[in-house]
Amino acid sequence: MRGTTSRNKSVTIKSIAEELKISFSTVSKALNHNPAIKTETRQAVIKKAKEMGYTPNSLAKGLRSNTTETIAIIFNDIENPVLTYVFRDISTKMAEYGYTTIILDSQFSEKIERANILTVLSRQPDFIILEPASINPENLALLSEMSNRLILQGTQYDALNCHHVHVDYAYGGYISACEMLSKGHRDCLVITERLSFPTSEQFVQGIEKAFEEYGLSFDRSRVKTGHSSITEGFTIMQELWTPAENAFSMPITGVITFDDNFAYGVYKFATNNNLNIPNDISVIGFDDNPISAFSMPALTTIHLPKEKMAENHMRILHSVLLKGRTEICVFSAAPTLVSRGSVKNLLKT
Amino acid sequence: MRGTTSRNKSVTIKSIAEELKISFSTVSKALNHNPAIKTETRQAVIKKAKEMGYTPNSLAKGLRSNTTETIAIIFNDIENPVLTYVFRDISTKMAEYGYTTIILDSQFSEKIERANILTVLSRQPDFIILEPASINPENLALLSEMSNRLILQGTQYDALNCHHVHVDYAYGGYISACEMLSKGHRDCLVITERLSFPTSEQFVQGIEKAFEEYGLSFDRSRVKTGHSSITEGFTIMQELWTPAENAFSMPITGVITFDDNFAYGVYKFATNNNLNIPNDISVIGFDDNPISAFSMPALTTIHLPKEKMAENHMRILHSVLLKGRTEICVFSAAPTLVSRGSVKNLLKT
DNA sequence: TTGTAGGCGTTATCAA
DNA sequence: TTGATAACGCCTACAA
Repeated sequence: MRGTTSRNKSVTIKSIAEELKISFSTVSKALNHNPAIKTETRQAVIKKAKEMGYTPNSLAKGLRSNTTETIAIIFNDIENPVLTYVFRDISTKMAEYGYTTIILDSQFSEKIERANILTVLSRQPDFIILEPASINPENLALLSEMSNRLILQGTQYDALNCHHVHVDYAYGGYISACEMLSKGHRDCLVITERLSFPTSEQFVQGIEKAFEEYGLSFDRSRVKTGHSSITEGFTIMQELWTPAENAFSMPITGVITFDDNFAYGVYKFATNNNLNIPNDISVIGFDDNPISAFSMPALTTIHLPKEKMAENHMRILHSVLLKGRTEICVFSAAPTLVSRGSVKNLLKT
Repeated sequence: MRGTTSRNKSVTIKSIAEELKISFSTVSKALNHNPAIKTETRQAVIKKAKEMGYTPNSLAKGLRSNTTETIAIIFNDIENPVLTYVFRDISTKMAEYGYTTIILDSQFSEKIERANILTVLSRQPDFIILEPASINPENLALLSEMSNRLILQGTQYDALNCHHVHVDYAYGGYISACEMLSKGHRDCLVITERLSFPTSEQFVQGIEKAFEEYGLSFDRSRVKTGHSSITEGFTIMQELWTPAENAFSMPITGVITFDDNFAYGVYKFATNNNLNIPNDISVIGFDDNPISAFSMPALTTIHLPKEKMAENHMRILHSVLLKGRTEICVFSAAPTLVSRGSVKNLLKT
């Protein structure tokens, strides 16, 4: 029962040809600016096409010419402002070259990711950008034929000889933890995405490295996971809190989060329990939402190089799609610390 | 020189048929669960298809069957978190029914909008959701054939007998201005999107109505326009400010904005000039970014009913695409005031 | 300079 | 139960 109502009683090159009493292949050539066509005819065709409201059928074109001018992007959590930025940048820039961008959200699920890869593939895109929900060889193998037209974002995966736009999440975790450690925080909680998400795991490894450098060992049971949102950040904190005793079930002076939303979950928790940030508890975010500069206190966070990420994607797309180059590119960009007011220096007196 | 490298050396129903030494039409039927096919054959086909890594070509399918299971969305500024939410909600929900969503950004430009409508149309979508960049009859006329498969968001346009998902921006402007007026603000500045953007114009009209009800007339020269961003909000304020005199070039006690980003531009301006919000200047936002609850001071803003908007879209999509219904629906939802701490009550002593 | 014919991968109709 | 065949709208040799 799907799709019963009809679409455009379509104007095709055939119907234009009929009107003009010429052959439809002439129309096709005229419309494609084939120089073999007399200027006069071309103009007549173009005029008639406009008159009749002709829209080329890109399905037919794609089927025939094996190029759809489509870029497919598969991200996790497209509500994340960094990803939205990257997507918008790519799609508006590539639109100028006639490319259309489709974007799907895997929501950190391997199953949804698989479905997304399959739908994307069935649409014969010229290029795919994938932020893997996990290192799932089966899912990634589906893309093996595309490897010169595939960017993996945020994850290294050597079994596929494809482009990579890497962001050093391990380094992000590292500088995030260093900010806490250098200010005397030892009892840190980590709130992050589920660890099957590669960049989340990298993030935690970066944190571990920082602890090691401080001669400390980091206890993995202090890593709590959930999906990015204020609510989940709040809930995670709340579950660790014993209101009767006005204390955490484990010592916590600082919370390292994978996402500004999680950090605001901590803010909400603090507000609800009359705790002060940073005096009672310190927090550090990740992503650097532009608004985070205005929060109370201003959120110390890790700035993701979103402009650089978008630029790196664009360099590859440009080189492959517009220049027809074939080299495989690997680009990387590092996040930076934005130190504001949500981490207290415990060492000062 | 575009698209020189090749894609999948594609597995098609034809190649499966060859392997199995049966006709390709049998393969097609088997894959589509046509009951005329013997279970045995069907299973063999499915097995072989999986083995060979078959991906159906949706271009061919769409060309043949005149239904692409594609929903096209054209928004302005898809970085706006409300729109991102709506888009994500629609796309993930419709993905469960096999639909793919493509989204384009018109960036408030009629020209880009036109290009977007044309690309979208060429892809033969089953449904289009459009937030018009302006009331441009020429652009909208392009969609006349789609009217039963078209939602206009945020704008009423009666020349097209299509679905509408309306948000009462005029009411939003009205309650926004009322919040200012009821707290004694008379000298208000308005920062909004360019007025050719229909919802921005509605917003301003709502503000005017509120002023009228207070027996005041609203001076349109107090409306400043730009594109939503912290930077533009900041710049607009800065241009009105004379640092030497430490004063505005016109009396301003409150700023009414069309977008939380603009409001944070005002925050930034205040910070830069040692002004205090709300004591020196009041601000009210629009959209209600979830993080706005944590800003300093917490931002008073207008909450857009994003869940309701998404739901209204879904009701229509569900009814038309999945149930094959033909009635035209018009849904509306109203924004609400979220009173927090960025508007000072001038009437209290 | 224009027209004819074949095919891209499907689905759908009819015959076998 | 299966197979041949004709579209869908477009592009592109090749022929005229």
